[in-house]
Amino acid sequence: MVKPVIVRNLHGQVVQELGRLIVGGEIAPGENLPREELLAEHMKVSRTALREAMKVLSAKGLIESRQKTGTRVRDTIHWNQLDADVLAWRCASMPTDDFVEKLAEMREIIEPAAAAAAARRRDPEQLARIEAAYAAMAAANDREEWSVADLAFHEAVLHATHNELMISLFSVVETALGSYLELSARKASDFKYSLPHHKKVLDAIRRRQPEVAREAMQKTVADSRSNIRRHAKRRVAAKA
Amino acid sequence: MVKPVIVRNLHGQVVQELGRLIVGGEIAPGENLPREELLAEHMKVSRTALREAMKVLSAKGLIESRQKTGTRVRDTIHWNQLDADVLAWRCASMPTDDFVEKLAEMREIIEPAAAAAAARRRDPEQLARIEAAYAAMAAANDREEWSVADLAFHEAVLHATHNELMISLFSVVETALGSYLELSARKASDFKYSLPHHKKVLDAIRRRQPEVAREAMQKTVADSRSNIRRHAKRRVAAKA
DNA sequence: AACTGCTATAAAGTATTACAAATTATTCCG
DNA sequence: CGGAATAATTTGTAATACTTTATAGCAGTT
Repeated sequence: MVKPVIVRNLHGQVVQELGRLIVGGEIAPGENLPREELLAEHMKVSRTALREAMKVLSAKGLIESRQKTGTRVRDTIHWNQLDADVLAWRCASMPTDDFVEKLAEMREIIEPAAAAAAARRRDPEQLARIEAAYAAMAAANDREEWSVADLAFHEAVLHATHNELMISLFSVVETALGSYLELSARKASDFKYSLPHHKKVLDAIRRRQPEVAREAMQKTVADSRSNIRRHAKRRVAAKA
Repeated sequence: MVKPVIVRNLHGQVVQELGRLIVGGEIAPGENLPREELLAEHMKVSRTALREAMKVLSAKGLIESRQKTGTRVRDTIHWNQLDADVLAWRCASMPTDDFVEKLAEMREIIEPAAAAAAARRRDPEQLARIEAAYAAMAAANDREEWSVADLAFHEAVLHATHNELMISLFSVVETALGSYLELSARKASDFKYSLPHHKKVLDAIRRRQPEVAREAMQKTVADSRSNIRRHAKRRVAAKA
């Protein structure tokens, strides 16, 4: 349920497999991968398929191949941390709350700023989309419906910024947070508790009040974050 | 001088070439690339090298290959806008001030937040690094030296956040802004004019005052941005 | 006559194999 | 200690067979 990463290509499967291994830390930075030939044989694919996969991983900054030296895992500072795949692999392998905190921090930085920008630059069409999402939230009958509408709301706000870099960043972070966000509603009974927060954001954007929008959104995500954190703690407690 | 993207691999060159074409808009989204065979022949490389390149572009979300249909350029919403290469290609092909504004906006969002986080979480080592960078700024003798130290300062602040996602985002945005930032110093004579701003940031981080650090950094980047904007205007005027 | 659904075909990407070339760490010799 | 030979490993090319699937054509039904 985290990510139905369906890849039909052979090389795509290899990318996933190796990516997970590397990001998961099973092959540490600085360490060398086996020779192309051996690795290909070991993974039951042709060398070509393996090489195509390695080119992709290398584009993501995970590995570096040099002749004679072999292919080695690069240090984490070179990784494309904002790549959707890399993030997904981290989520899959590193369920440490530490990482979730970092994601949540990013969200808490982006979203208020985005709300402010949206209030400044929204056009009628974007506003309509935000309003529609809000209406859907208000009309939601269960947590599932609410989650979908909630995501649509935040997405619509981001789109209203007209800054595709921000949109891209949001979508990456939001996807990675994915499953955790679903849990940010407290209980099944009062999943709509944050509706008033969203209303304030909507109103501020409608009235073109950047600072008000920023603050309202700030409250909204901070609240959501504390829920995530609480949930994470509970999860850790349950694990122990 | 924007980016000395030196690629020794053949497929890397193909990636650059095709990437530039696509991001530059010469091959529009929805449009199909020529068949692998023809394209390979046209670019004077083997089909294998071309395919390796296409896998990379496909990982960046630029293209999508399906059997029988061929390879087509995907819609821009699917592009990995935060990929360093994609950003570089946009910078190379789209010197519109519009895009620079978007980058600057991102910077203005990240850096103050980063300064606040740094004030909260810095450890002695990080602080020392920031102080060293500040010292280098103060000691700079010309614009070149100052630019290097300036970048090091901001980098050090980002590292003090201990959030690699933020670091990654910063480095991507900063690299893309690259040449524009160099110009953010007003004239050769008073390139140090923003030193006091930086001092305030440093002090706030040293004293662990997140809000003070945020505000100081906010002023710093806003100032830098207005210089960039002024510069951009002049450039446009010169072009006309 | 027009629409629906199956089937055959061929076009395009996918995958494997084999081999030649380039690069460079290491070794060995002067 | 330095430079040249060597050997290991990735890079690049090419030829070939496989797989998927869009499309056209045919048949059958309404």
